[in-house]
Amino acid sequence: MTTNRLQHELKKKHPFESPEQEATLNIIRTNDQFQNRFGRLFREHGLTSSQYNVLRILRGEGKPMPCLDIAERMVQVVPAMTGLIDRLEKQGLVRRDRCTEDRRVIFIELTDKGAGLLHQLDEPVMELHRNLIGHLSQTELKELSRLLEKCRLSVSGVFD
Amino acid sequence: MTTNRLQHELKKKHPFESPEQEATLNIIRTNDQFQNRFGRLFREHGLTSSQYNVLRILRGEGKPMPCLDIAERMVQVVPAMTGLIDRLEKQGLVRRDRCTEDRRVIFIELTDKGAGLLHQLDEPVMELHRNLIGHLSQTELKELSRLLEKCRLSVSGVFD
DNA sequence: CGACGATAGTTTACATGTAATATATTCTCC
DNA sequence: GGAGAATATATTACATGTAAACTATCGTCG
Repeated sequence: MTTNRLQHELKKKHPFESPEQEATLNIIRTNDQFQNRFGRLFREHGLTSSQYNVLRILRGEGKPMPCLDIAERMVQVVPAMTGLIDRLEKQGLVRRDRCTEDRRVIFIELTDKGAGLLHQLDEPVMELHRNLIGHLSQTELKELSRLLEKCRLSVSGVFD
Repeated sequence: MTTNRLQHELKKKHPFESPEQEATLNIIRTNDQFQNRFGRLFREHGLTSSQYNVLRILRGEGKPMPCLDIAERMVQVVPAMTGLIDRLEKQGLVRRDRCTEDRRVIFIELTDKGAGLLHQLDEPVMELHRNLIGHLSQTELKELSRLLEKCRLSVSGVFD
């Protein structure tokens, strides 16, 4: 009855020790494969997944944002932002603006070029989403989201 | 009715464009948070997630394995293996053995020290699994695994 | 037997994630 | 008003993932 698909993919000789372990590995492996696919798409346009993520966040906000606010919406730790913004700025996709009131704060602003690149990616990204999980029914997608959100309850509970 | 938990976590102003996008982002975010937790545990023992993964694969196989066979069971691309093995070897957790028949092949072997470290991690790892998703019922865990495996059907179909 | 293609690993260059530390500013409180 | 805590970024060191190019072997086929 059990598919054992993951076990087969990993060429594991022994079955999983627990459904918990199996589910965790399924999350990790699915994520890796999806990230690979999206990474490939973004790379064709000179971006990495993280860089695309920053641009998306800036567009969603609709106005310049401080570094920390951007970092907060990504899972990442703060220090990585500096280099990330550096490279985006070098490509002319964002601009740094030091805030005049609080000189510690640096606002990151999406440039026209950045917005244009984002727009250019909208359709391919949506299509990839459809290609990757379009074969799941709406009910399954909702159930999947529900279960994953339930998974994360433990994380926020223990730490944050 | 919809929880909107992810939307809230990401401080998104706009709702998701599609259930597909929402599910994909849920996968990515859950994975990131879980990886963070496991990464922290492994780091306490001087390992990274990838390094632990290599050791687990070697133990599961029960005998020395060529580099490529190990890489195949991870999602990673080949070149990363070299440095990974380098660092594990430097820590004395694995050993390199050049095959005498086919001198291109290099067997990676788990050392006693590596096996000991793995054994030491078994209980903490299982406990973390329980902490992270132990609050899901057995039915939910199975359904989650089923849905994630169904997600991956598209990937293997199009590419591999 | 000798060139050629395939295979196993390595090297290099670059973007990233993590931790620890440093720097510039601002805030707070006596 | 100034010392010290808190905040926003940056810097550095290291492990990793990706792509592309390189090396060493092996196999095969003429």
